[in-house]
Amino acid sequence: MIDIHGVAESRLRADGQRYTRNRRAIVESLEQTDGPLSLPQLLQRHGQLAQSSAYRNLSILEAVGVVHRIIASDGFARFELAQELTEHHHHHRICSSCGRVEDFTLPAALETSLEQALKRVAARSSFRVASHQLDLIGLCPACT
Amino acid sequence: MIDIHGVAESRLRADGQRYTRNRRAIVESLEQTDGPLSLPQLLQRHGQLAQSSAYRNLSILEAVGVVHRIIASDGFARFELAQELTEHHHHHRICSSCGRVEDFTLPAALETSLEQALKRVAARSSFRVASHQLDLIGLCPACT
DNA sequence: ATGAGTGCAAAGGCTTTGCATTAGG
DNA sequence: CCTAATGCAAAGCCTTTGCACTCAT
Repeated sequence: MIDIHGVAESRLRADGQRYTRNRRAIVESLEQTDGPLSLPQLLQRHGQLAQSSAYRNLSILEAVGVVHRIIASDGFARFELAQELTEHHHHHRICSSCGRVEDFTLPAALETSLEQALKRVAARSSFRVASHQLDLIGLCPACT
Repeated sequence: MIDIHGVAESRLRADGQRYTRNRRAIVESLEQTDGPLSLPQLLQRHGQLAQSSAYRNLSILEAVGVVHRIIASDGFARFELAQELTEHHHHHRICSSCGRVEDFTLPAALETSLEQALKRVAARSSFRVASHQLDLIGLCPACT
């Protein structure tokens, strides 16, 4: 188990920044949810947090590699902890009706062969791969 | 080979709409490019086409299943022909620096096992899958 | 005291919408 | 003719930025 708050704090420090109450609260929210959060969802969990502070802190946390931002198919951003911190590589199931995003994982064997194939595809085109992203688009149980 | 324009026209007709010069021009541009186009890129190819008309036509073409809209990691929309019309299932390689998006395909065997695995994942969670989407994020040769 | 962090409000930038005009059938 | 389509301009909406105030060190 990784000490997420410890990592967050040291990475911010290394960048001349502080691990404030707001930032800790954001990280805690992301830590406690099993899928990425939209900004409204995040604000709901912290009535006193200003929208601009949330965006700003999320950008900073993203810059130091603690938070990962994804753009869902509805065009809005969702935020989650960097997978490197959660030690949990996963993908997203996106509801095209309500926009809800949840995590899921692939069987390890398939994930591995997928990664190898992607590496080959990238090499063939001299594209420098940083990461991959797999989304399932469809209807969640509630919207069916 | 599918008669893309024929399909586009009949689908629009079925919806009480016309296959106008603008719409045909948009479809032709998407047909002639090997990756999805952003709106500016599309307008560049049609100096006389109004931005609002482009968006409106793309939305309509999307609604009748001729065009597919993707939101890249830069948050901006890209448009491509529906894969059902091109008979060419593919994925996207996205440059995180310049935003360029290109197509690539997976080895058929891997694509198949991926699809089956996704079907299983979906079934387990009673999520109704419509499609999947796999992106490679990284740096294109020009931005390296 | 000094610079980072915060919150409010305003600005940005892509996308959508209102409305009068044009054109396809 | 009649309705869809077009283009211009204005509005929307998420996100970013400016600025003064607050807080931690």
